[in-house]
Amino acid sequence: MYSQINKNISRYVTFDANELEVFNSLLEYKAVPKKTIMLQEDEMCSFEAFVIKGCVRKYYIDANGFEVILQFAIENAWVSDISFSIYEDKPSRVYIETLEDCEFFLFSPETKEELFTKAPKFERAFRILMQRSLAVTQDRLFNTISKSATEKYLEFLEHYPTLSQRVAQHYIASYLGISAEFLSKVRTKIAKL
Amino acid sequence: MYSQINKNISRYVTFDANELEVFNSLLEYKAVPKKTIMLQEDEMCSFEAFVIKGCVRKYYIDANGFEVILQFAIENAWVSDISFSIYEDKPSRVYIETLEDCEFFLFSPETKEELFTKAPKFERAFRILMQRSLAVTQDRLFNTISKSATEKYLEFLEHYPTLSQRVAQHYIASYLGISAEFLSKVRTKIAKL
DNA sequence: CGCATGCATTGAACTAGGACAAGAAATGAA
DNA sequence: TTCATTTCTTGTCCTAGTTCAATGCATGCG
Repeated sequence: MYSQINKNISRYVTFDANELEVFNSLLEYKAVPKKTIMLQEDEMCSFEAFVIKGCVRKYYIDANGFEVILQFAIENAWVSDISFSIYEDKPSRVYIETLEDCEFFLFSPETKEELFTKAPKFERAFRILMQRSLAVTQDRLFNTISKSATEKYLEFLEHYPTLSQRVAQHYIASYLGISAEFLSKVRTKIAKL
Repeated sequence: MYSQINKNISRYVTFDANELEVFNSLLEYKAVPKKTIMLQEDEMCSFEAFVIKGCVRKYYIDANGFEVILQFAIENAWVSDISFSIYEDKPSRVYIETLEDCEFFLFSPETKEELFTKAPKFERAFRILMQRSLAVTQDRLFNTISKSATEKYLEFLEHYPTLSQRVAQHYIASYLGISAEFLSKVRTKIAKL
């Protein structure tokens, strides 16, 4: 049950059995059916979620009512609205929705603090996870600015080979920052090669 | 001399005099003249820099040789290539260049580790800084995808009021993900209102 | 089973922004 | 001060991607 998340958290920092036990004891398990909105704009994001199974999307809604998908999180990924923090008391701008039936391990801000108090080395592990997310997001920003729709789509397929089978195409379009219609045209053009 | 950086690092975590002294003793001061490239593609990024004074840009170069500016860092901001880490041995894809005469405090990976060993609470401060950067980058990604050139430029002016005076316009264009010529047209259109 | 809703495709008309080129203005070095 | 280099502006033409239908396809639900 805990091996997945323990492997994930131990990727850059080594923990002993005792530390992992503390870690596991603070996790809250939760199953959530597909198409459930776990976080809405203006709510406080009260969790940090590790995906054991399933797929979720995290998105903003822009001034014209359009959704922009910031992240797909599948097995072994973390999701939450990090712009929320207990340090700044701002409500969230993001939505988090399950796209499939999901299972999670959840941290609340409180249990996370408890973890850091009981086993400070986790501070380090989460710092490095944060750093990895930042690197990924910066790469994505670079791609969004500098690449054509076709290039972005091909790179998406390479990077997330299973995801194009699992989620609707208009979600992928929204993630790539192009219209659903144009993605369809890109795909037929690619298929003809 | 140290008050700026001490204020910055204490923003979300409180340190005692002793901890700050350890922190300060590990900082390396460095002045760098304008137009100096501090980091190039394929080099290892061996520093994390706090800007005491001046302005730098951090950018990628895309497949067609175009620069894409990821970040302007001015007084009290941090710059480095975080995709580099001592945990993954990958060379950098980014360039960091001073746009003005600059003064920095630098950490090398080694002194940063030394800091964490001597005063583990800094692990927390850097985790939160990382979290803030991620939130900013995600917002920027959202803007890049969902807003028009005009909207992005106006928001830039609001967000970085001094920067438009300090850096060349084609750099701002590159940051916004639009061509320098089009930014010029946007500006004349705005001026006519 | 049939129906309704959501999803993907295709086409036609449109537009935001890009590429290129040429000139004006500003900056800076000798 | 002059010349050179870089930066900014403006115009013309061009294209990648959008918007708005319309149509066919799935898929889930009573």
